[in-house]
Amino acid sequence: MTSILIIDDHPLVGEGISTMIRDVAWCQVSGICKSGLEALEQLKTIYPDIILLDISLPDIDGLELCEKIRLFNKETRIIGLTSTNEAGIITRFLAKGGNGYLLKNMERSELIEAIEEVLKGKIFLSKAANQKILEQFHSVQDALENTPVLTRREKEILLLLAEGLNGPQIAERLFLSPYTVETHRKNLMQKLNVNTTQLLLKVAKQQKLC
Amino acid sequence: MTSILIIDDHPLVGEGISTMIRDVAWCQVSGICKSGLEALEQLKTIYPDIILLDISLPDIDGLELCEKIRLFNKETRIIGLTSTNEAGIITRFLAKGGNGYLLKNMERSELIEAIEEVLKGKIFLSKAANQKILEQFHSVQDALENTPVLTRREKEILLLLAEGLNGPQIAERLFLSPYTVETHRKNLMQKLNVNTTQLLLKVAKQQKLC
DNA sequence: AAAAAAATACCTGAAAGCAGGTAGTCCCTG
DNA sequence: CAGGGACTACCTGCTTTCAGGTATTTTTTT
Repeated sequence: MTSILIIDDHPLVGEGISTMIRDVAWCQVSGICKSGLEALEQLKTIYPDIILLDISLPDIDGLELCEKIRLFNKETRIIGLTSTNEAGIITRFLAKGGNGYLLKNMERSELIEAIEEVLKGKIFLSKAANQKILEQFHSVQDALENTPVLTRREKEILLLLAEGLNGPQIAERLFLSPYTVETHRKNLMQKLNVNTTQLLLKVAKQQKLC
Repeated sequence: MTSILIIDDHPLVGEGISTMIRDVAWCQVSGICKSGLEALEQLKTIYPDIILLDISLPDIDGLELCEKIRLFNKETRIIGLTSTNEAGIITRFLAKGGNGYLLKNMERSELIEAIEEVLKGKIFLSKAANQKILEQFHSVQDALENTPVLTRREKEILLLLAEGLNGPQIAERLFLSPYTVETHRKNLMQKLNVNTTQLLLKVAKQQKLC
């Protein structure tokens, strides 16, 4: 019997998945956690065969949680769940030890297939996710090589930019020279390989850097 | 017997809601539609007591769909569903004839309560949505008075701005003079009451205008 | 202790954005 | 058919951003 742990703060999703696999004789939902912390607590005592993990939890980032689980549990297959479909996230999730990736608009059949495949040791990507990766294959280096490492200050400034502040305003807020802010922004733009602040913010959001 | 129609493209949500109300003797799910068009088609022949409507459908905007349904059906209670929680959307949804508003992270009890309340003719707002409205009460005029009515061209330009294009690039794309694009942007900024393009995009996203 | 990385600051010239106008054309509705 | 809204286009003056540097001081890492 295959046991499944669901980690998702939406009761709806928990119910939905439970229902989808209710008629599958060889597996059962062994638990539903509504937060990352709850999941980490539970996983001290139980060892599910499969974890269905919502990437966007309220308390912990899904990528981080996946990494943490892998610290003490190498066996369980972890399948990521999200509503959006970003190649950057997918590749990073797999890099953190994920075994598969499903979009929340999946069909029942896709869920079952995903479970079967990861149990066999394969990586399962939902059709849509797969396509996205192929589409963006030319920019996979952006998602992996680049993995743009931002410094503390850069993240800080990126955040303020995302809030809608402009250079001089940020300078005032952080007690810096406008020139300095400019320099940081230039470095950010270079790291993310864009040439306007707006694209910077767009790409940053896509890659969940802010 | 209360009949419920679910309009949501996520099978997961359909399954979840069905399960949540399976044990409620006095109501039943009479159908699940995965697109706005499918729903409009179905609603020619059936008259559910309640519609649970996902605000973010793939084909039609939820607000628009609600409005369209109200053109020929004044009786059915329509409850909006979203994952995000934006006061602007909520008030506009109610203005279009919606009877209530639920977040997708609702509990089963909240769903049942919502159905009961709207059947009594009341407006039901999920707790979280309610709080959001109270929090943002000082800016309700932004959400109602403003209800910024954008023209076709303005929406078009807003979209391109959101894609990261700048003025001249948009001008080239749309075969317009850069001056014209500037004018439209200025009007957009005035309508949304901001003074930089970045804030324009931020506010527009908040209010789901793009 | 030396090297590398990060943070700070400055400069110039070109490009784009912003604030404040004006004004003609087209199209729809009363 | 008059008026209003939408769309188009232009102008000036000012601010900000962008691209291309250089350079000093901290901090961190080796």
